[in-house]
Amino acid sequence: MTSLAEENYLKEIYKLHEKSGAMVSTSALAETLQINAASVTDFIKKMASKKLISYEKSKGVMLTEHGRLIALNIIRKHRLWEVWLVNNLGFKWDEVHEIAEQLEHVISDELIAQLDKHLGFPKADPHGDLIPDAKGRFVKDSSKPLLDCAKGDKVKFTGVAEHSNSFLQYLTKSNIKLGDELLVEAIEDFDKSFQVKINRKERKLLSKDVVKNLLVMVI
Amino acid sequence: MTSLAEENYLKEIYKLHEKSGAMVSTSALAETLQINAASVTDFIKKMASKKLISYEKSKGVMLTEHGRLIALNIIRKHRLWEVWLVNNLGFKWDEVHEIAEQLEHVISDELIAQLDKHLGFPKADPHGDLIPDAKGRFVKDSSKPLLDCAKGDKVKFTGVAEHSNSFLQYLTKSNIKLGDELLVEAIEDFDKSFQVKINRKERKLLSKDVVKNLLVMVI
DNA sequence: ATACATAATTAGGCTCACCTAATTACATTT
DNA sequence: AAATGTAATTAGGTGAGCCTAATTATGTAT
Repeated sequence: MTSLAEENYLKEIYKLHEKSGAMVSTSALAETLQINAASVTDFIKKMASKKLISYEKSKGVMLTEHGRLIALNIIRKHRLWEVWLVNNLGFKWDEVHEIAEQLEHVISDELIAQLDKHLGFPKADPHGDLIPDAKGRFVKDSSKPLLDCAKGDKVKFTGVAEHSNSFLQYLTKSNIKLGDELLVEAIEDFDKSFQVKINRKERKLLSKDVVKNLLVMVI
Repeated sequence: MTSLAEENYLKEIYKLHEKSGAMVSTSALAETLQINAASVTDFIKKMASKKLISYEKSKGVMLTEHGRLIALNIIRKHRLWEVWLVNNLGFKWDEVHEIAEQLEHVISDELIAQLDKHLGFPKADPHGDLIPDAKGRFVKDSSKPLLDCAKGDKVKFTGVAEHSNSFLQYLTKSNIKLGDELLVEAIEDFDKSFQVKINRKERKLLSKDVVKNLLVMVI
């Protein structure tokens, strides 16, 4: 039904819309998909005629409800596979993305149902990203960037807003893991760097670039 | 490097060659791949120019050593995934083929190495087909069709020569499983049907069509 | 309001992996 | 050796998903 290319377009449109909250531009899509903008224009016209997206010429695209459900299903599969790769096969959280990008396109509802069960119906992937259920529903997300916290706040590290390998590897190197407790001991007003205490033991200085990408939940 | 189509051609050429021992004809390939013979002729020419196969016009194709290694790698991946689907996800042996046909094309040597390890380095898939190692080597196969056995032989059921769902389901229904012990109690000369005792308990009559597709090892 | 920069679209073309219809090669039988 | 049936190949064509180059739209600065 839905081609590989269509699945990738839908997924990226979903993600870009999540970030910006607005319509997704041709150039933004072209950039993330690494495809020429002219080709993107071409392709989104075809997707619009299939009612996967709505397209306003020169303004951008949005997912239809139908397209949104397909996108969420791809994202669900991607995240379930990432959980499996990390929890069962021993991969690190910075090693699973490309493999999951391939596995997410395998078609079998039964497979995904069994995988989900096998993994114990996880609610989040190894980066803390929530996993939608088979109908595209998420559990409520009450996390926010650590940057938005105040001195004295005690929080739990639950996800990342930036998925680059360099950021993930920085966190690994710094021994900061999902689930860690963070206590905001001080915030430097000048550069918004945070001094935090991790798991009531180690003290660390985190730059603004770091704290804005750490998602946390108040304990 | 190798496209999805090329991988499928290589795999089927390998399998057809295993069956016949001879060069693989255009029409045989067209039949198993469900692709028009003219398209096959076209494609195998391209594959020959890439040195994946050797092609003699109007005579058929054979794998080069290079093509054979790629084919064996696909088969390796297919069979490892089947083991996982049955042993870890709870699928039946007649439910895994189509899913493994998709999973076999996922590209990541590291993934396959980890999967192999996770599964405990299995030597055979759920149908008893041997799994080549990462270098394309098989362990020695000493199985033969039950049809070639004589009255009084005591053997272990180790594989099937026919992979159709109807045959697999027949065996399941008849409660004949891989690893079962079979004792040949009688052979009807007229129709080559076998009377066997299964696991020293149940007695069963198996038609020639069945016994020629049951692969066994003498105990 | 005009000029300019940037974004988006149109037009035309390419490759991959398939197709159908027509032709040629091969193996058998007569 | 000729005729016949089947298998294989050639020729020409298609759609999907991409490309470049040229053109048009849009938003911002003057």
